[in-house]
Amino acid sequence: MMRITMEDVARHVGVSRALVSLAYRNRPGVSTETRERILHAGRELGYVPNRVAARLAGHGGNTLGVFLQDLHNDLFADLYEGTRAVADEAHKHLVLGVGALDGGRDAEALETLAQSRVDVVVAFGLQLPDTEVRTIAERVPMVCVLRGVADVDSVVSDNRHGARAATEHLIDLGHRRIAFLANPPSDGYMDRRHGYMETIAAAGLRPQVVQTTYSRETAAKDAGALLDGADAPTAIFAHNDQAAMGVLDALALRGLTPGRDVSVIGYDNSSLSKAPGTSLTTVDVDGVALGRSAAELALRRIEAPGAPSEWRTSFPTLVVRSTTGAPAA
Amino acid sequence: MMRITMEDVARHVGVSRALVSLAYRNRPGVSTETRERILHAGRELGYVPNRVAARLAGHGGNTLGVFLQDLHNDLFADLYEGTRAVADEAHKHLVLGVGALDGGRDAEALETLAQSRVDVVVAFGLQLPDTEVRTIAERVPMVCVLRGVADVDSVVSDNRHGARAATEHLIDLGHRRIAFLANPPSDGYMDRRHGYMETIAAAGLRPQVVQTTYSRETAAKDAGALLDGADAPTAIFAHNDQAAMGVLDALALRGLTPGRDVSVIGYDNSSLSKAPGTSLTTVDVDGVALGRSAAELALRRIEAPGAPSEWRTSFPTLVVRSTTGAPAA
DNA sequence: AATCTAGACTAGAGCGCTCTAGTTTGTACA
DNA sequence: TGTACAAACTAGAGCGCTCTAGTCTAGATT
Repeated sequence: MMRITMEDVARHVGVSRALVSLAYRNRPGVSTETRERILHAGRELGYVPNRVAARLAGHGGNTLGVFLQDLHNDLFADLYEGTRAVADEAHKHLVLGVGALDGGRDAEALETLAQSRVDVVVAFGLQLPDTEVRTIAERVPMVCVLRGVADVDSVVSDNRHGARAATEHLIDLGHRRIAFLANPPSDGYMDRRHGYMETIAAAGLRPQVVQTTYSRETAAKDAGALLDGADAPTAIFAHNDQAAMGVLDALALRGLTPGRDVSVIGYDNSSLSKAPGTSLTTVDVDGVALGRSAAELALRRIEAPGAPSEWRTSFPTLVVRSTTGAPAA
Repeated sequence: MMRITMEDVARHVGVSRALVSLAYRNRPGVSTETRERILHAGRELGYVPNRVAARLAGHGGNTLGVFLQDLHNDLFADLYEGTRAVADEAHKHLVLGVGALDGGRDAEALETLAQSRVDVVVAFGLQLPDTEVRTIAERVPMVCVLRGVADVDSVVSDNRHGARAATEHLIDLGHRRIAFLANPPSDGYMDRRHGYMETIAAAGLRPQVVQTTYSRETAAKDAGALLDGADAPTAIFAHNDQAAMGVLDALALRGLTPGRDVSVIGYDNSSLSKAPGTSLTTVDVDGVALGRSAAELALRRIEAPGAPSEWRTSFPTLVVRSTTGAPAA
């Protein structure tokens, strides 16, 4: 079956191919009447514009590539939502690429986006090393989100700020022994730890940092050791919600009530934290806003390809739920 | 800055454009030595193949479109994972389109995929009316997942089977008064209800169906009414996990313990059901397997465009966690 | 009446590839 | 020595569109 092309429509109406193109793209230079006739004929013939051909023939400037690190993570859905809203307003098309949890597909997905000739790539949560990111950014303009990369447009959330807000909240409630359940330092993300450390120091308190992993089980074990130890903390700030869940598990195991016996704060405001019977106090990163911001940078980059790179920082907010309260008397 | 094209690489090496094409696609007909020289020159010149041009020039047959109804729903991530695994093995490219929770973008996203000239569209969780789906399926081959459409390749999960398994589990535990918290009938999904009804009838029990919505709050209210009423059920089977959460809320409000005082089962095995302090017994749909199955149908459709449509049904399994147990004495 | 101009429309040159239908080359066989 | 044949390679015709640089009307301006 022969595909209907623009040529067919043009011939059918008795105009040139170029005019059909203008009509379909709603561009000026076509009389209203002719436009009607063209669109009508198109519908009649069952014409479907070929976007691939359009992309090849056009001069670009209207396609954003979007890289999503992990489809399982709700935060990326929010990020995407924000980016899409802005892209829609600007009438840009989106082309998606998806990574894998372990980061093993990042390079491949990015390569595909580059080969797809998108004008700029918005990358949510890349796990690639900085040097590799920079190499790719030389070929196709990039906006890195969550993970900032020097000399590359970036939109990040101020983790230090979030950690400070969480720690201050606990101090304000009257806690004096506040522990931080930290992420592995190998991942390079130290900001949450720093935020905790400086706030504790500023309050003249003693820091208590225990290193854990991303797994809920490990976090439960590490939190348990803390709780059973001498001088047990009255509040625990976990590096993310997953770890905070582990802390809650540890509390439950000991018959302790979160928010009353021990206060717990997580980080991310993931769907976990909103589950029933949990209602975790946490730090919210506002993915939609980050996504919007990233898209704006991307559009700017299309306008001005040579402009110096820009970093944007957004400030997360504390979401107080029921796992924090004044320390037990 | 001029883009480097295949032509440039060819000229640089002193061969024809066609040979460069073959070399880059790892096709036979190029001597090992020449291939090396071509790839080396390409690297040196900074050549990046243009996928858009390739798609236009090629005869197709290697691109799957994937439509994801909702990025926020974990199930779709699983479905995608399954499809991607199969597509990778078959060396097919994926082009993504994303809908919106309310279904308002389904048509648009599908249209984009059609215009992108994918060979077949794998649609996860379409909300479009059957007639519209069929119209689109005439233009581009489709595989519908979760939602089956007559005369269109479909992969569905047997909701009736799942509901039967859930209900039987409760009966086996000794429950006699088992209520079903049903979804609104307006959405057309009646299979879970049917599964419940027929199992209850087969056991000679009296069905008790209460209609609720998708919201957790409504479900809590409706479950509460059930629990407070005369002849309150000892077990409640909710049409999905979200609603089951509402049931748990209602129990908590009344000081009842799920699994001991009242048994609760959800449906979907969503991340909600695995949250701490919840551990909901539920029905697991195995999204990865569905995704694989859908991709296989898609590949088959590319091979044999004219073949009669095929429906595949997968059977969900019951995941017993801690919200179900023998009825209180 | 001659000139200008804006709007409507067209011709045709690409965009960067893949594919078909060759041509050339080296080697094996009779 | 001539014929056969596979492997290596090439020429050039598209794929379906967008864009540039026009042409051709009418009506407005002098």
